[in-house]
Amino acid sequence: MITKIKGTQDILPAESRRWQDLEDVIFQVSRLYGFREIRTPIFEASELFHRSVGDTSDIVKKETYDFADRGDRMVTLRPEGTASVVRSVIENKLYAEPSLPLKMYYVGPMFRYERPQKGRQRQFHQFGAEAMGSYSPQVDAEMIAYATTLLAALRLPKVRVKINSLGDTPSKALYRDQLMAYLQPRIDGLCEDCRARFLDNPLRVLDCKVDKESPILAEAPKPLDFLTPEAKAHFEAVLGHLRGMGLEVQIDKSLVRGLDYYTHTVFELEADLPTLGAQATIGGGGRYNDLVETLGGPSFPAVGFAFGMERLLLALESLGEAEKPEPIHAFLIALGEGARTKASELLLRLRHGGLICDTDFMDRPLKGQFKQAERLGARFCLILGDDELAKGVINVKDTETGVQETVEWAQLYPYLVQKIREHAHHCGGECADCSEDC
RNA sequence: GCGGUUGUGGCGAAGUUGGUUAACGCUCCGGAUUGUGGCUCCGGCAUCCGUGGGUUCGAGCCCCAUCAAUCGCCCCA
Repeated sequence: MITKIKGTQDILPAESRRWQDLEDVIFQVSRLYGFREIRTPIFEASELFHRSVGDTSDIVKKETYDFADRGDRMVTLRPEGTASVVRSVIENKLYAEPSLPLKMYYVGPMFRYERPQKGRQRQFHQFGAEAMGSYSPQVDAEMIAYATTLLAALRLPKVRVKINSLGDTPSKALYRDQLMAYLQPRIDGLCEDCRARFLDNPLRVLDCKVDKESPILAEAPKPLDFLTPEAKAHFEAVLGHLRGMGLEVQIDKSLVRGLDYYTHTVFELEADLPTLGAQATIGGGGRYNDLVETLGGPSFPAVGFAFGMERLLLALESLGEAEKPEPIHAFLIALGEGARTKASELLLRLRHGGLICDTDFMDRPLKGQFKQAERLGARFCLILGDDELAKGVINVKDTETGVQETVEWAQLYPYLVQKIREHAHHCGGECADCSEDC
């Protein structure tokens, strides 16, 4: 048996509806905020990710899927979405568009070579958004609002927003020096990983989980303390806008995040829900004012975020919402070859009229066909046998009332529509299939 | 990259100190009811216990290896 690659997942028909519902919410909320979709390739020149995400980040150091294609070009399956979007903006000169800021979102698969576990796959899916072209702190706040609106639309409770500022480039450089000076004499007190991190990316020492409780880290200087006046003003303005919108956020002075390109605002969204396993982080983002330039574009500031869709779905499971069945309108039970031929014709007409219907293709006996109709949640069973065929009629059984009536072929469609309308009216818009029928 | 757990029919799950016909439940299929479902009853569905090797007169049960799944660490979505 050929099996799927480790860390990949089949999204079977039984669960694809949940994905579609999630995508629908994403599309709706994105429209509210004025974001339009961008679709970029799922693989890019390896260099793109090395230069954007950063060579010292774990993502590039040990998690990318890269390989040489037949022309010996090094390509990489995208581990995140921002780099591709930035590349596309530069390549297509979108930074010169008249209507700035550019507001774009994307949905699609990402790839990271890691050991799979709950809420973490090698091929996983992200929904992300980028607002590019504005330095305004209002945009930072708006992105957080966008993210929280999405979670609210999904009815996801208990979400925490953590926020911090790394400052602009001068702030980051100053802080980095101060932090290294502080850590240098104390480095032996930290864990093995931190000692390695100290050398190639000292900022990451800050959010080490192992040394979380260590006084060395607790007392270490924090990025916030080294912000330039401009950076500090920016951060304060972001917080001001958030307060203005009534959004609650927690300032986390140790929040650093894994990608090298962040400047100023960084944030993370967490949900403590049992179905999430060890992955409390469902999304995160921040401002990256220098990335476009780093990748060869003009000076073009931006803010973005990304959510893990598997994690959103996992979080939603904690809500325990019952799976909504997807009933069909009619199931046609045909007995005999002649009836089957006629059935195809009738079904075609019903479907063209907008009714969802199906029939048996497994040569089941009558009883088996009724069972199949029940499995599919058919509202009506249409029985067509030799007798009906001869008379030009069909028996229509209402599966809810058990009442059966004989209807002429020509009247079948109007008859069913009439019945379905009555039902919809009767329930007053409360029942599950009403929304589709009304 | 490191650590824990698990691996028996489509699914869930028994399987005693190794003893020879691998429980049971669900689903599915057929029949009772040759044209009317959901209940009931009857019957059917594992050349075989992830794979390879070993111990033994004999292994699903013991040993080794290997693969896979799963959870966690690191890190992240």
